[in-house]
Amino acid sequence: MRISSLAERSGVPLATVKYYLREGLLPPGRATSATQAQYGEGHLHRLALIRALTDVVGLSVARTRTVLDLIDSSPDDLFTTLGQAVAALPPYVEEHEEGHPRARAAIEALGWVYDPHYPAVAQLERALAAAESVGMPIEEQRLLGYGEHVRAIAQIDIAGVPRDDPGAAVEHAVLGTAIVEPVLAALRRLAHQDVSSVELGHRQGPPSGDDAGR
Amino acid sequence: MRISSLAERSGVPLATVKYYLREGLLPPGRATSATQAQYGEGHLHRLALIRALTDVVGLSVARTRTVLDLIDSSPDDLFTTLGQAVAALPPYVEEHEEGHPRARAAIEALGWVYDPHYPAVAQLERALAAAESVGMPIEEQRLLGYGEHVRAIAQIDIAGVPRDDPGAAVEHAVLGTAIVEPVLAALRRLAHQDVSSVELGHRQGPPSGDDAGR
DNA sequence: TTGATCAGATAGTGGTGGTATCCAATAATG
DNA sequence: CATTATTGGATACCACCACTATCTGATCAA
Repeated sequence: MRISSLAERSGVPLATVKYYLREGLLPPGRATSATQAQYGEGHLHRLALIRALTDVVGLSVARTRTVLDLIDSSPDDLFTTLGQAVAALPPYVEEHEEGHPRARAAIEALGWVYDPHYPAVAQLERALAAAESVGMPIEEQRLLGYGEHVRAIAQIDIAGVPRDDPGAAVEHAVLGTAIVEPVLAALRRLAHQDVSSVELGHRQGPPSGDDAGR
Repeated sequence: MRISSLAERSGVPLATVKYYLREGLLPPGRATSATQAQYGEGHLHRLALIRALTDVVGLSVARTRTVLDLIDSSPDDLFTTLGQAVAALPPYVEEHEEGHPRARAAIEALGWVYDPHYPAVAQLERALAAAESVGMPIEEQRLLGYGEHVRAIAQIDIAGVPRDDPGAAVEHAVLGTAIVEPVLAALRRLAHQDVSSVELGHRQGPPSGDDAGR
């Protein structure tokens, strides 16, 4: 298909498709002449991926490119690649490295195996420090509770990773981290509603305007 | 304290403090003369809050302002206020939306009480649609698993909300949603490492530089 | 042949998150 | 009391980002 069909079928404006080509997010089509190129289903999928990463996950074009590059590269080491992908995902954190005291204490309290250089350690440190600075420190008790359930969620994630094909594993792992995060965030917000309606006995039935009461 | 001390103690550049004042994120100090104003500890706390919301949560200045306004307003209805706050948090979603078929099916499968107009429903719809469009649909089985553990997390959250003071409850709920999310995201990424090191037998012990072989 | 479409290059746009400069009024200092 | 420094506030400016629009000459479809 030609670039105009690609734009039309993907719902992305033509000028933007060209922009993604320029920026290297979208690989060039197979040129059939000096002013013509063919694009395939792969390009369509790639555009969906780009839009999901930019619009839903909220990545910048530059970070989207690094994530896509990681997906494209055949990995020598899945864990290294995954670490790099995680570092490209928000919340962004500088490399400055200190002790990460809060994060290390937390992970050790949880008893998890971890690599202190993994970017998620710095992300955790930053998030815990932010919570503290705002007057809402996360106490160990609460953290242990979170950890237990988050680990269960991680087990579900891992169970879905294809074991045999390493290329597919990287893509799955990266997307699983990036794309599932908003799902979990939305679910948590909905769960707040459900839990409080049940636990606080606070009426919060279906549609407002409706007679939704208990 | 005067504005220069405020800037110094908070670590925020003076020009930026003035910018936040202009944008209405930071309330003006108590003017003692035409060219002098006093700022207090409250302003210091507010600056920390602004930086956490912009830098860690990644909100724009405009959205930070709406969140802060919600925290400041004494709420007629906690749930309405919380809904508005959630709408100001990423992932952002347009209001046009109709059936939310994926989201409604999901929440009904989970058996949760929900209000279909709650913004998190649209957020969930969008996140599920994005996952699908990228070739990684979240099947019901997996969703039920996520839901179970996310609900447990939500129970921990709700348990920490102050019951008596409604003003504090709004602030706690908003911050709890916004600030805790990065904590959970980082924990999940770390849990991936732990789970895979245990389940896949993939050794991922502490420092790299170590003999990190098989 | 002729008009439409194409790929690719270049330039322009609107919004955002600051930063820098200027000013007159006031505070601090000798 | 005179001089110098600093302040709050207003305005102007800036760099970056994600697009978007325009142009050009080649090539395709009729």
